[in-house]
Amino acid sequence: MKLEEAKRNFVEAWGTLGTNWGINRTMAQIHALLLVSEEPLSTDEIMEILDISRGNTNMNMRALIDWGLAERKIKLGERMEFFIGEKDIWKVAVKIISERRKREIDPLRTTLRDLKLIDDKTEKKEEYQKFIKLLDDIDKLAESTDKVADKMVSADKNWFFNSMMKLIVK
Amino acid sequence: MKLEEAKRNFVEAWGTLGTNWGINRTMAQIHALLLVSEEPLSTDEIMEILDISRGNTNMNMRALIDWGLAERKIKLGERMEFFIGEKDIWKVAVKIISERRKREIDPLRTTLRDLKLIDDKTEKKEEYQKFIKLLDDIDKLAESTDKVADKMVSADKNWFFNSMMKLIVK
DNA sequence: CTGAACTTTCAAAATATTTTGAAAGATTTA
DNA sequence: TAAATCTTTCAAAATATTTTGAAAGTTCAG
Repeated sequence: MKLEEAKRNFVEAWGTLGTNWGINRTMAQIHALLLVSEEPLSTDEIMEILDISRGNTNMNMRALIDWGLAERKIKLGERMEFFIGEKDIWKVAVKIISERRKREIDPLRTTLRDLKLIDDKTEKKEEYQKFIKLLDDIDKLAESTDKVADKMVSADKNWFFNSMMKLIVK
Repeated sequence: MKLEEAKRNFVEAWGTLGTNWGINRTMAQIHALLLVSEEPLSTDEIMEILDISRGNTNMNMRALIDWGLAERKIKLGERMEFFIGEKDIWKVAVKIISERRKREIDPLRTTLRDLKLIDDKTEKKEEYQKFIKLLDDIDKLAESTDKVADKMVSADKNWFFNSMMKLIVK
């Protein structure tokens, strides 16, 4: 396998994987392409390489920028915009985790809190308590996840790998 | 809000959330319904409550069993099958994590390994090394995730919450 | 200004996923 | 063994998501 071929395969594989992570195929492929590109790429280059339309490229490029996984790069003297991907894979992971937290954990916890506002506390006491326990248990897990995500954002790669090492070895 | 209403809302909320976790809406709703049901439920009851077809119920019920999130329960003297959900939310989380690991991390790591089999090591030396570094970095993250998932499966709830606490507080 | 170069939007088309429901398959009872 | 009861399958229909591409919008050099 040649380097170029391996890169192409990587773009495809990343596209497939993205689907499992709330990132659509094209968005993941553009991201992968930027990851393996030495130079910033223009919209036209991305369209050409991935064989997708201008609209599709534009929408997914904006989504990537919105997620903090890519940014615009203006080249002096060039009218066109170029894009570069976040190359540090640790930062990529942190960005994806933060974004998902924002979109999933926060709304989940809000919903759980609302559900606890049950007013027939006196009826079906046992059933009521079991339900509240379920909500609390889910919230506890969500809280842990949330806090770890929070810590990841402020801490760094080494902190993470050291912590994981301790966690696993013990 | 009454208890029954809160439970209905929970089923809906869980359904929405599931979508983000590779679990389709119906599958997540059936799961939520089983979570809040004191008694085992039959296919007909699930169909009735969630207002879905028999085929849909059957397929998603099997998926839940496959994921280890529900099991069949035979009632003596009853012809019909009943289903119960895994009530321990910690175990639910562990099951989902294990399942996703099996479906995502393992294949990812295999792909990464294959991609490293590039034979033009001599050409474009720097570009080659950067690409290999990217693959290695992704693999390192995947490995950590994998090991933690592994540990979660064999360890228990308390271990998890204690570890998380230490991670966060420090 | 004006027009060329580029970016953004969005309705319609293409594609992918989920759901239905009727038919076929099992299993148990009489 | 036949009928009744329940489970499973799967092609077709319904829904949901993604992609296209042409038109509208924006920016900027001349």
